[in-house]
Amino acid sequence: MKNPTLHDVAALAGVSYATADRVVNRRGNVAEKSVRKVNDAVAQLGYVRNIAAAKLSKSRHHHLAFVLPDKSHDFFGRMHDQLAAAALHLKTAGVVLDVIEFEAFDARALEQALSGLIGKNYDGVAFVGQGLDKFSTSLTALRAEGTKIVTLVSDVPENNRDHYIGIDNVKAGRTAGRLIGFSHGGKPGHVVLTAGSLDLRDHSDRINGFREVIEADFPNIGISEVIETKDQAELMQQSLHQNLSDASPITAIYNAGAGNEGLVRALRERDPDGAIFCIVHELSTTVCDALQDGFVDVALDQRPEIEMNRALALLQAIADEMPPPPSPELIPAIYVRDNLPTEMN
Amino acid sequence: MKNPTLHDVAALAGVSYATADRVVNRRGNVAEKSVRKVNDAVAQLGYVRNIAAAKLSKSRHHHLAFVLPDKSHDFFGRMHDQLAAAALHLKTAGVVLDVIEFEAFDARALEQALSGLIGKNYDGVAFVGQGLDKFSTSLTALRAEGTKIVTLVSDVPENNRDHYIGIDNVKAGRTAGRLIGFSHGGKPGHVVLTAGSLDLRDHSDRINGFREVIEADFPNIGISEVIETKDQAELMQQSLHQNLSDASPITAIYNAGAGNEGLVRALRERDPDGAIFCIVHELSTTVCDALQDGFVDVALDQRPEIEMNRALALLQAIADEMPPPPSPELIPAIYVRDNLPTEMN
DNA sequence: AAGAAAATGATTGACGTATATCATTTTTGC
DNA sequence: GCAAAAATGATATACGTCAATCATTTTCTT
Repeated sequence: MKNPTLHDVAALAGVSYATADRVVNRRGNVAEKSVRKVNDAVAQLGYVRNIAAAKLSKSRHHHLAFVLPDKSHDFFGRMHDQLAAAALHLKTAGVVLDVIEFEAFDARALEQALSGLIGKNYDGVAFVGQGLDKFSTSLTALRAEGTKIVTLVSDVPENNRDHYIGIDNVKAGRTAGRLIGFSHGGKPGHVVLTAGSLDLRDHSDRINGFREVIEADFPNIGISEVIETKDQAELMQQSLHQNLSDASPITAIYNAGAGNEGLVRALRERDPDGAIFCIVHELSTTVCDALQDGFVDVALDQRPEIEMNRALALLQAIADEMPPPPSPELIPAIYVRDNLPTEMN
Repeated sequence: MKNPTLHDVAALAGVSYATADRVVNRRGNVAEKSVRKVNDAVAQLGYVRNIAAAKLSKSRHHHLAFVLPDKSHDFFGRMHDQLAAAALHLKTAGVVLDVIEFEAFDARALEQALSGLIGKNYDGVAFVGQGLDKFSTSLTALRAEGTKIVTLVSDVPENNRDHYIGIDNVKAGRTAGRLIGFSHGGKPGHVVLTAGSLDLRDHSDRINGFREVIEADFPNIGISEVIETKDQAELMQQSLHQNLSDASPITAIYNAGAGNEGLVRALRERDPDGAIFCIVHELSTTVCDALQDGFVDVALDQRPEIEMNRALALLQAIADEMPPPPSPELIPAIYVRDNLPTEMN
């Protein structure tokens, strides 16, 4: 019933504990024959090392860093909150977690924050890859030290990180397109598209996915040029005010960016009966209220809490030299006014 | 940098290790004064016991059982698969997991399976509470032994279990209602409602939620009587064939139950151009295909994989005498044809 | 076959907690 | 103030792995 130990393996293989240890921990200087004997014994017994014992022995404090944008947005605030909530569990698991903030949307600040981690011998670093599209020397240096890199929410080129944890933004955009298509019930319409910046990979992916679906399956729905708002409320509000007063009847809005305060304000003024079908990203309190009041109809949400949990579990597994835990694909939650989380009421 | 040990606590409190141990492990026979000193030291140092060491010391193999319906449905199959995927991680964590199957939808079989666990000293048991609405003696006996009980997917009365892991089915039904409402774009319509059985709590909750929304916010959409299909393909197919040939123009279908094979077959014959807006539960391969072919428009999915992970993490935490890990609320995934998981293609 | 190199065996001490034993001190009741 | 009871201290072992040391054996080289 109890799991076999390395002693059991050694005994079965007919070698000493030391040799078994040399094999399973790849210390080298072992004859081919012994390697085979040990591996056979491992397979036969189904030996897996006892992580608790390994951790204890190494008295290893996994050292992780999360580099996150400051709480300028509700969304980033939720990330910070989730880390705080996990603090106790991390501590008992012997994980030391440093959280470093940088100014949101500032790729230079991010690069600087990352460079500050070099030489500190972190086991793993997770960060929001916002805008860090280009080659990053800090990242390369960190990886050269053996630090594992996980990107969150917004990816960097694949060859510069170990894992990406976030949604597929093309899919998200396609989903938004499908829902807006549905909402027209076969009738023609015209959609206003907004985004923070098309230079941000996640925003542009969403826009592209959205366009694909509308153009392919809902040909009688028109699409406006994308309004870039830098995720700033004022800019968004002004742009929309202009658009919504046009003669052309707007039937829907899709904001592929974050920051919906300006959008909601504009809608509350210009669309008081909520006739326009509106889809946005990320469930802030603003959006929650707007959903309940009928100004926003659907919110796609990344659920950063889950992403943080995933990142933590993944980095711990890697540090333990375990395969990543089985994790079903992340897809954005789709909120309407009827399935809002009870915590947010 | 490194975490304080119980020795550190004892030293700071000015008591022996033995006394500190007596306090933190509640062994009793300690003077009030010492208790206070130790607790103060714990607080001051932020001591939390090292779980790895504790586990090792106790050489404790958490003993868990999952009692699941057999793989009669895709949905239950996914549950089994996820447990299999987690096997390695469980093993390294010293968790012994027994999976017991019972005949799906048979409350007696479930009760019997549960009674078989009595006296085996399980730390935790998770099961699909299907139909086990009434007072269950096995459950009471298990809990009396100290076994922690988690219900999955379908709950039992609150006072008979420790946790429920599953979605809020009223919310799910409301969400379906909202989406069907959206899909009519203001036009009138008529919805056919189906369910496995209104005696199943989850099915009836969904129907109720659905009704609430349609009646409140979409008064010009009519709702049929609920067709009960016992989740059997034949019955579903026949009933629908009848309904879909009626003179009254059906605009939408909501199946609150599981088992969509019959539904999809009927639609493929009677609604070849996919004009009817159709929402179902659980993403089987049948549903996946139907989404891609346009016969089904939306699938609400519980993501049993995530539920299994949650259940495992929760039961382990409880067995370690830890608070439950921070877990964002479970809400059903909403699939359209554009955000299907890549694994299922 | 001798010497060098490689492989193996035997053993040990951490790591931090749980748990137990036994001796000693302090407190309590009367 | 004395005996009984309660509390405390001191100490030891086990848990399984990791990492190290040192002695010994086997294999290779020429």
